[in-house]
Amino acid sequence: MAIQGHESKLDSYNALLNECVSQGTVKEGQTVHAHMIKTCYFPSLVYLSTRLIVLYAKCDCLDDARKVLDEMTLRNVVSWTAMISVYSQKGYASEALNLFVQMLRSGTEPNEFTFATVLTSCTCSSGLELGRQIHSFVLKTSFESHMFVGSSLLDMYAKAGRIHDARQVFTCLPERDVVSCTAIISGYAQLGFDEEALELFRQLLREGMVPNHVTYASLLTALSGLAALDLGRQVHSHVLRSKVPTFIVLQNSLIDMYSKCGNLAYSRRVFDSMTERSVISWNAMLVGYSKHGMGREVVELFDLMRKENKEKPVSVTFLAVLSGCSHGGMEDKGLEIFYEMKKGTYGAEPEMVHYACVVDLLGRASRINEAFEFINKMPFVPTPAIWGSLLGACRVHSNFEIGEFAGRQLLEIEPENAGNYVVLSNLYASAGRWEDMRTIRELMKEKVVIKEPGRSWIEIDQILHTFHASERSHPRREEAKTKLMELSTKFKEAGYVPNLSCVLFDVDEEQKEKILLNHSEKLALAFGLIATSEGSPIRVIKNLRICVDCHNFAKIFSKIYGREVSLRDKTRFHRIVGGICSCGDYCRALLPSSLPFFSRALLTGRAPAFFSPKSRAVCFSPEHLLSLELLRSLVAQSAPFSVFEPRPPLGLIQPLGASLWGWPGRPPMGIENQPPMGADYQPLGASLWGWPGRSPMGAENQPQLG
DNA sequence: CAGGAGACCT
Repeated sequence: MAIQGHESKLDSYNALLNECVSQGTVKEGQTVHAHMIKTCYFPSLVYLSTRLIVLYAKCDCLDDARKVLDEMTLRNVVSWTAMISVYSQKGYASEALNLFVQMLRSGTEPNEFTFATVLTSCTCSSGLELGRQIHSFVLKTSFESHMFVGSSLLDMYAKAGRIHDARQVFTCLPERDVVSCTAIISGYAQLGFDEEALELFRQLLREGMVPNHVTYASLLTALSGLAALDLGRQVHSHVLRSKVPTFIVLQNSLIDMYSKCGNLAYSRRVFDSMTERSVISWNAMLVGYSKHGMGREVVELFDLMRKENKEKPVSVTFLAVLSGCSHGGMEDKGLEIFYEMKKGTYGAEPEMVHYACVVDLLGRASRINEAFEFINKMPFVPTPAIWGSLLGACRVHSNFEIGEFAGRQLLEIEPENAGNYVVLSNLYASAGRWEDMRTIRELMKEKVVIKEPGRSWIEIDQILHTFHASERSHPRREEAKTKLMELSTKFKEAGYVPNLSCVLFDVDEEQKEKILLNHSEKLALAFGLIATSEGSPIRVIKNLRICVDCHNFAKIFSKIYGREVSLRDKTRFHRIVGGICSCGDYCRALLPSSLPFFSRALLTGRAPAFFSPKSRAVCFSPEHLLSLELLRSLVAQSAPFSVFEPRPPLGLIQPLGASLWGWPGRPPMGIENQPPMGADYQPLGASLWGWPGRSPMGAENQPQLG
């Protein structure tokens, strides 16, 4: 009788706790907890205690949850794993890892649940090393083919930039589901391998993957990177017509996709149609306006956000607002918001990035001395971005003294960035200090590492045409080049003067001009002119920042041919109409816009290599296979790098033909929500699936692991 | 009783 009563009491506790967990009520949970303390010796009852841990975690009482674990007289894998999971989910990575170690020391063997959980905490700075150790451990326990463990593992590698290791784990999985497929697709997308992400999505779809809203969100990330509007609309259509419920995450990525494809009207439509919004929805919309240089809209939307008062602005919100004010000519408003922030009006402290925005804002407004003072009074050590911003402003507004100071700071802390040398040497040249200019150029040859080759693309009739300074693969490249020569002559007559200071190399002027004309966005523009009908707008996407010379070129182009030019570069949109650009001509970076693939070889006489900071990948050009030795030494020196085969030639990508879901380019919204397809809509769609006859994921393209 | 993927920003 007594025993039975005891058991039924435990059952009631269990039921009560379950109820509290599902309702998320701490108070009642605490009452149950207190009752348990009084009536039974529960710390030895593992599952009841574990329920308590979950309850407290759900109510954000992490310390209480931990206290329950610490006071347990008997613990098993489940209770340890529950607590580790609490820490990982709330973002306390080091606590999670410490607890994992503590668990091992206590002699408890981890199981597949533990591994799947703890690996999600290995994404911090020292995470890869730990993750590797855990991977070895996983191999010993032969959980590596477990789907959940495998997904965590591959995600861990992808987040550390080791996409090939991630791919290897994925390939070895005996079974796959949406989550593991999404993890690998999003791995590619997040590292900027957008075409690869797309190709993989398509391949997995053929193999029977049933995507869910997370998969589509990841796919949209890749499409945003490519500015593939038409495909983005296909995804939107598909989502609306299929039974995928509307998730905020997915709507947020739609807002972002439309804005990065140049179609803010659609972004706003999605934003307005949402019944519920998260901070990220607001951020995505604000960032969109900011990148398009629409300062007034940024401020208006920010005011609306504060009026609604549902979502608190966070760090990224202020980043968007401040840079929007800077790019959109609302300097005073930006400063006002920054100082309100400092006063604590919004409950968010300004961080380094916000200070950087203010420096940019002051520099843009020609308030150089003020910007310099601002930097000196900052509570942070200035970053390269801050000095770079100031140096750029000094170049534009010809302030030699402060510019030289900023430049010297930069060369010290960021010696591998070519742009710094170029801007500083230009500053010396404009002050007539030729000796200093030469010294800087010499210095550059020793230290510079070229980062990423430039490329530009333009979509015409659903075909994506890519131009690349050192690539010869586009079938109409010669035609485009001939047209470009013609434009150059014509524009010079109209007053265009090539800005030779945009060239890195120490060659004669004629050579410099040639190099400038080789910049990929000029080729894309020239091609746009011959391949589109008269008067239609031309949209070009560029993976780096546009240089001053190409910017001037595009302005004259728009004026002479009466074409609207929309150019998305690394940081923002330039909308050029009648020779006037929406950016207000503030090109503080006098960077060469398109560094040829082999420029490092030209500069240093050494093998060409670049690494992409985003993906931490080293890449080599196929024409220069002699670089293998250097490759090995680079890899040996720097553990966290992946080695890549170069991307396949992207000269011309064929259209999709029958599109993914069989409705090519159908309007993404139902008739009733259909925005007008009038003058504002120009398909930018890029049919990017695959390169003819070649899969980027083929075995021949897989690098050797280990 | 515990577990894997995701949107904004660098």
